[in-house]
Formats: sequence, structure tokens, C-alpha cells
Amino acid sequence: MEPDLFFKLIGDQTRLRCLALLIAHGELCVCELVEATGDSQPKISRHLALLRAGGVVDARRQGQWIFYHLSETLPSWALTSLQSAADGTCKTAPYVDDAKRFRRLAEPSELVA
Amino acid sequence: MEPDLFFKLIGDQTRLRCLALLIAHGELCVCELVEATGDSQPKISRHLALLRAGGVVDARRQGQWIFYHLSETLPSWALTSLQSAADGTCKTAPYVDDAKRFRRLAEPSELVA
DNA sequence: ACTGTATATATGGAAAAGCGAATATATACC
DNA sequence: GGTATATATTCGCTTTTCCATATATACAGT
Repeated sequence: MEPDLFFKLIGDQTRLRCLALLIAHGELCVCELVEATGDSQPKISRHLALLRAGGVVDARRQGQWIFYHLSETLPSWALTSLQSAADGTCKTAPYVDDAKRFRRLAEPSELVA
Repeated sequence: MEPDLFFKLIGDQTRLRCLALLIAHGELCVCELVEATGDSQPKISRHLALLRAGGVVDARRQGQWIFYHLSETLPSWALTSLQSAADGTCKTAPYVDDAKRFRRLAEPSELVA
């Protein structure tokens, strides 16, 4: 894991939005990220593929869905950076709006469950 | 300070090499960074200008030299990220070699001083 | 004022990254 | 099998990024 490549991967708003959501919620499928961000599905998918190729996230298929989560093999400095990034985004647009949008989407199913 | 722009700035090897040296030594002039990295002066200067424009570093002129240091106004999440970046680079090429080269350059003048 | 050193900027070109639109693949359900 | 949903990939295009080279500016010493 090359530090400059790691930070280059992190240094994109679309990817950072996805990562912020993944950090907050642990594991999300593509369609949840698509709905939370309001971005197109191919766009999100493409950025997730980059994050996965770079070893930042990992994916798990469950039926129709593919769930993404932070890679377990991230070095500690990378994890710390991601946590700092989350601190930096947690009160900033558009990340806050993503979180709100996601909560609105999640609530109904949470109530059912 | 937009998180994605901050990380994009950090996500470049040349800039990360300069930042690693600045974090380790507090304040350095351009020519020291040029010699420690072995990169060309215009290249280093341009990247420093980007870092300064982005509010990551600040500069202070002293006679002929311009000394660069981390900006004092960096939000804490950015500082934490930079420290993590330093952790990630401190044992990796080419950052380690930069540090060695800098130490070789600094030693003689240290002895004089 | 003139020269040398330190630093900055401008130019031009190559490589990479980004996007939308369309298409392809994989799984689920009937 | 056939249709619907979830996800991935490809294509053509535009924008950005990075570099090397050349040039400009600022200060120091003489």
C-alpha cells in the first residue's frame, strides 16, 4: 500500500462520500450508496472498483447484492487517515446530506426489522 | 478546507515527500527540499505552490531563502492525517532515502553550528 | 549597477482521470 | 426459459495533472 496512491484514491469527492458512508455504517451495498449519494449507479460502481483495486475496500456478494466494506488488511496509518477523513467530512456538505438521505432510506426497513 | 481537495493534494508522491520532510524537520527552505529529494527546483517549487495555495503549508521569507512549514491553521483532522501519512511513509522508499539524504546534507552544517 | 544564487511562473505536450450513455453480466423469481 | 433487479464494463469525450524546459523575479554580494 503506497501512501501516495492511497491518498490519491481518497482524494476524490465521490470516493470520499462512499467511504464516509462505509465508515459510518460498516457495510453497504452499491444500491444504498447510489441512493444515499444520488449519483448514477455506473459512476458509483466505477469508483468502488477503483477503491477495491487499491485495496481500500473489499466486497462480498450476497445474493443479488454486493456489499462493500473497508478492507481488513488496511495498515493502521491508513485506517487512522480514514477516521480523520471521516472527522473532516462529518459536518461538511455534501457528506452530511448523504448521511441524512441514507438515514431516511434506512429508517423504514429498520422499523420493519 | 475541503477534505477531498486536501487528500488530493496529499495524494502525490512529490508533495508527500516534501511534507514528510517538513513534518520531520519543522521548517525547510526550497533548496533543502530540492537536495533531499533530488528533484528539480522548478518541480519542487511548483508542488510547494500548490500546497501553499491549498492551505496545507505556509511560507516565510528570510533573505534569499523561503522557508516552508505546515500551516498553523490546519484543522485537526488534517493534522492527524498528515501524521498518519508520515507513519506510512517513514519506512518506505523513496521517503526513507530522502530522510537519509537530508541528514547527510544537514550534518556538516550542524557541526559548524 | 552587475553578477550569482534562490525561487517562482509560464508554456506546451503527454498521460491519466473523470463523466454520461449504452451495453453486458450475474442473480432472483415466476 | 423469460423477465426484473443489481452490478460491472466499455466507449467516446473532456478535463485535469504532471513533467521538462524556458523564462522571470527577488535578494545578496561586490
